[in-house]
Amino acid sequence: MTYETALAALADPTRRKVFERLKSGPQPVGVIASGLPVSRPAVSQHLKVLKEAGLVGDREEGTRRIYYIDPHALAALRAWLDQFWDEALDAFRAEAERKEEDQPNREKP
Amino acid sequence: MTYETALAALADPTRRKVFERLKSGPQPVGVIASGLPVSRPAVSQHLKVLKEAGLVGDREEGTRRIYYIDPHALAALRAWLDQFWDEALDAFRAEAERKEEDQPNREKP
DNA sequence: ACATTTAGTAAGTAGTAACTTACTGTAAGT
DNA sequence: ACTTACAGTAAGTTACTACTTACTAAATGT
Repeated sequence: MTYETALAALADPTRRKVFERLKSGPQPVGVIASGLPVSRPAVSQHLKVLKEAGLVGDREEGTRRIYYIDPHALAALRAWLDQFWDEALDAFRAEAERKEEDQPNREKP
Repeated sequence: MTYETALAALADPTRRKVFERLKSGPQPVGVIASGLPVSRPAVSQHLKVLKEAGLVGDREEGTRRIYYIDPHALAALRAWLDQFWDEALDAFRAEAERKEEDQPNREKP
């Protein structure tokens, strides 16, 4: 049930930028915010959403708060997508066969 | 560049339901709408978004319009996620090694 | 020809969400 | 003790988006 919130969290462009910044490793909020075109509180709010979605984790380090990518929700999202992919391909194959049965030789009737 | 719009399209719950209904095979708009708690025009609007995102395709069949899943955007989304996954895991490993260097024996100093 | 079915479009509304500034809190430095 | 640095929270605003009903268009059936 976690892939839904993960999808919603990653849908926003600037929140996705926040998330992608953590690919290079754990970072404090201020560093993440610098370089982004939004204010630091906005980044804090985005990080809160990402954390609730299970996409990031955080640890305190003095007055700083270090955020890092949490693979948990990312794995759930991948699992959902892979399953979807497989089922969709099955539907394609079934549909192709059905059409073949309906019109075996559609070029020269 | 297509995974962004795909993400945004799949973020909405009812739009995701519309999309998931097509897993069982191509369907006309009316059939998709029946069983969903929203009006048929709403489903049409969702299908428009899904189509612009490259997630579905459609063909005319008399007065009906048949929609089906288009694997194009789905593949792009999977590729992005997989790449992200790999890079994130690399970051985890690098971080784990860094911490090991900083504090080799943190239990018994 | 006309009615019916099917579906996209238009217009308007309500709820949400992303952002801002102002503030509060807490740990570290002097 | 006091200031400074860092970050989360509160409150308010704006913009967007998902939805509705009403209309339009086109293909099929009688």
